[in-house]
Amino acid sequence: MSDDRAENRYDFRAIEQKWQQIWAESGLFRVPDHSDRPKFYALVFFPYPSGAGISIGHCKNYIPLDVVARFKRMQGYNVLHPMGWDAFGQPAENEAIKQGRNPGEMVSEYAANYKRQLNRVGISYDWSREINSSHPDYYRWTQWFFLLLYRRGLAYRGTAPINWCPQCKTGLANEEVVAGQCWRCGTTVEKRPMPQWYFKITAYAERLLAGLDTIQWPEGIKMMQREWIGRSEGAEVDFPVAGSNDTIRIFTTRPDTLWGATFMVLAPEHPLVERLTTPDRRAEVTAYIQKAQRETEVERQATDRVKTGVFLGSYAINPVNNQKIPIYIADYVLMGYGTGAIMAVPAHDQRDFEFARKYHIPITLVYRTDAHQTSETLQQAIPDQGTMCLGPFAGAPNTRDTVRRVIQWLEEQGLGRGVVNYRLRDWLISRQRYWGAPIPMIHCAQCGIVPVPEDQLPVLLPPVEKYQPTGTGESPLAGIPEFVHTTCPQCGAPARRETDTMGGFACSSWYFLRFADPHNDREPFSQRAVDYWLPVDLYSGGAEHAVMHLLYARFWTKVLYDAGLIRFEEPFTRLRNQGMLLAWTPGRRVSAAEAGQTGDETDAGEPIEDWKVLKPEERLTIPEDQWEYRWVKMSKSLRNVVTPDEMAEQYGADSLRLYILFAAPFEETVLWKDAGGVEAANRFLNRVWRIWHDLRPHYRDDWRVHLPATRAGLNADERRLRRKLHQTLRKLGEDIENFRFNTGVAALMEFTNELSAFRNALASTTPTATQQLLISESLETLVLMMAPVTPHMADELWSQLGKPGSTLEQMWPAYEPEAAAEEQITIVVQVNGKVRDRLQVAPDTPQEAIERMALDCEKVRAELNGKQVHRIVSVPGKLVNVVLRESAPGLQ
RNA sequence: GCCGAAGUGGCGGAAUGGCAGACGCGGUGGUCUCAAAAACCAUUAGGGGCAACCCUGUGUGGGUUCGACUCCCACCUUCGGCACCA
Repeated sequence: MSDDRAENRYDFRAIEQKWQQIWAESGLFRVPDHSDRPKFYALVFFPYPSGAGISIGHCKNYIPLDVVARFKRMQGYNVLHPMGWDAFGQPAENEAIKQGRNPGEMVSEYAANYKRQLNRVGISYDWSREINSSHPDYYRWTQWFFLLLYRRGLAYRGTAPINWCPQCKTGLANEEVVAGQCWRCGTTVEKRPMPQWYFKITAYAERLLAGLDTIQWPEGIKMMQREWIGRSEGAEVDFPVAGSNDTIRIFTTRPDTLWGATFMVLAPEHPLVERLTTPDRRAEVTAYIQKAQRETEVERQATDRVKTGVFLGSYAINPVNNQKIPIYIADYVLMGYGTGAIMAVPAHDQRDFEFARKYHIPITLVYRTDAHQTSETLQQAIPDQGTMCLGPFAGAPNTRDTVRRVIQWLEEQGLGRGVVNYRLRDWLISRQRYWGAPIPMIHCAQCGIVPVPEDQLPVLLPPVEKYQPTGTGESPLAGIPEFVHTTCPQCGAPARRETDTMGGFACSSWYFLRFADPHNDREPFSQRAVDYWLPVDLYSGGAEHAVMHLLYARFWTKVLYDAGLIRFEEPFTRLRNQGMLLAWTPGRRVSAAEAGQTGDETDAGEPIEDWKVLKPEERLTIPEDQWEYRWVKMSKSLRNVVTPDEMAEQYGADSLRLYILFAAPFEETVLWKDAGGVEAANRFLNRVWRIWHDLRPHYRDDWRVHLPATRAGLNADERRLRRKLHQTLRKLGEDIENFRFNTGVAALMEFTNELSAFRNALASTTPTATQQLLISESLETLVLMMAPVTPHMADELWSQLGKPGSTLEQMWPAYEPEAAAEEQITIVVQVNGKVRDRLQVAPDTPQEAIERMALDCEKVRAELNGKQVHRIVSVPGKLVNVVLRESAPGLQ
């Protein structure tokens, strides 16, 4: 039936180019600020635009969200689907330094390339709302928010020792230290004291925890945030130091074991260490502190190493029994958690137990699991069993309730108080870097720290020749006199500007608000715009941002809520994480020694354990049978990137979109070996194209008027086609809604198969009037169903039906439940749980009739022989299970 | 070590207590063609049988149930996250 006329060829290149141009020229994706339609805000994590451009890995997130955005728009929502650039930060700066270029210029160029690529796959972003976090008209407001936090007492300067990366020559947040190493460059992190700006996120710990119960996020992400916040209930108790006025405050989750505290341990960095060290112990203590400082985080955090520590020479008094107990320092106690000091209860804490055994410190049992148990026979600590055997609570069980009673008792006695402690630490916002938003603060000799007045914002990043880190730990901005020298806004005296810039997470903590009102130059956003668009209804990105970005953004949102700027407390109502895309990558085994070397920076990829990606020259010199392939993430440095451009060129953007959706569930990791899947998608689209054009001559524009009258007269095949059509319409809609794109696409394929069979059955006969109406309904509905998924082809076919405009402006068709209903259902007949037969019945067949038919069918009768029916289990609409039992002996 | 997710044909995957393998890839056979490609049709978990059919089968071993890929217990493997948190 097909012919070779030009219009019958699926020329995806011409079609995609044509429609992308029409969409751009007509402003199809521009979203009105206000509308009578309900709003829907669909957002993807805004990317840092790198020179490598986007790979099909990025598409794994952007394409599905575009499908949802388009679908929602067809459902009648006013959809905000924006995109922008997370342009500040160390990667951009490092790249700029390497290339000797201006980072701003570079980022703009890279962003333009991203934009081109995203347009090439037909993503429906409203580019009129594009934002760039490194533009002054954006970071002006980032600075404005800094001042807001400062005014509310949530930005402060701290001087605690910070993580120092000697490679990046910059401080790192605790969150940015991965396994003791810089998360960017992998260099081992050192400690160095430096005055820093912090945001007091810990003040919001409880609300950040509580808010998690109100949002639709993956449970795994919520759990990670809960763990990160790390709430634990316990008590603070003061231990007086023997023969001194000093007291040591400790935090414990187990105040009920106070009676078993036989020593104390301070972190080596604890401020009291100096004073509590007796002269005879000083040499050893100093040596230990130095050793602990030299140790990397990695070494200190190894859980399985032998506990070490040093006695300070001083004693503390256990407040519950006035026992004199020795004070130690040990590196397993961390200054950053609790109070940096612990009471040690060897009988009930395994770490304390190991320490006590090693240094021959007495062990006192507070709980006993049997009456004869002694501390001498103890093999390991008893954390959560037994009955208390001393003190005023003797006889109490080892439970949370006992802990609570003891806390109450401590408060009554004035010995301690119940407290809630969090693992969460304040957010280090300072960066000693050039490429970030300058912190809008001024240091005045007279007035101290003074905020830059709002009307003087933005504090502009000065153009600069050299933005290499100074190496002294100060920002490159410190080397620019024109920037540093200013006058105090309060007293007018000469003053110095703060030279630290803000870390990138500041920019990304509010960008979702700016999209609502991106060009506002009087305020960060208008109340009206944010009230209409926010919160984000659907947010999607990689799970690697599970904690940091998503926690910081939630924190800012709560602060803005408290400041009365917005009316919601959680920024992202629904969150989804897309799976990774891994590429099958050739490499070679390397020796442990070679893998351990850092190597030169231009090396093809970081070593992954004992394996390295092949460099281009190695691909020529090493024979292929010695290549060892592995699945690794697509990245430019690994030389395994496949770009959407090349896929679009070869198979079409619609084919790529279809493939990404169909390959695997959204959350799953996809393994990329070759373009076979995209090719298959292209084949499917060709098939649709062909079938559709074969039937196109029978299309009647007036089918909606005439179809209802013919419904009663349809034959079985005709009803079958309609049924499949409306079932597909239903399933595809549900699947897009629930992020089950792969089965949604499968449904489209099933319908296509059905339509193909219908076409084949027509053979060369002319369809009846009724059949023409059915064909018309199918052709038009199919185009609309494909619109969110393969928008270029859908718009082309739409125009070939003689209709104006874009499918995006059409309503998503409602399915007819009666048409989608099954006429016959299959009832499975089981005997003892094994399938023996199937019955075709009308859906409304009474249950008794079905059971009678089941018992009556030949297969069941054959099994019945010599047995009796014990029971019949019926599941309406699904199955009948006949449970047989051997006849009782003697009856046979 | 702890927490989480997952394990199904040759491959990607479908089915969340009720027909295991939808849909697609790959394979096989056929139609069309001088031939090939494309397309179309049929077939495709494994084993047995001429056949109708029968048996086995969702990482391994147990359990619950009329019935288990699905729920429970133990273990194995893979991936992700966290790691002395007092």
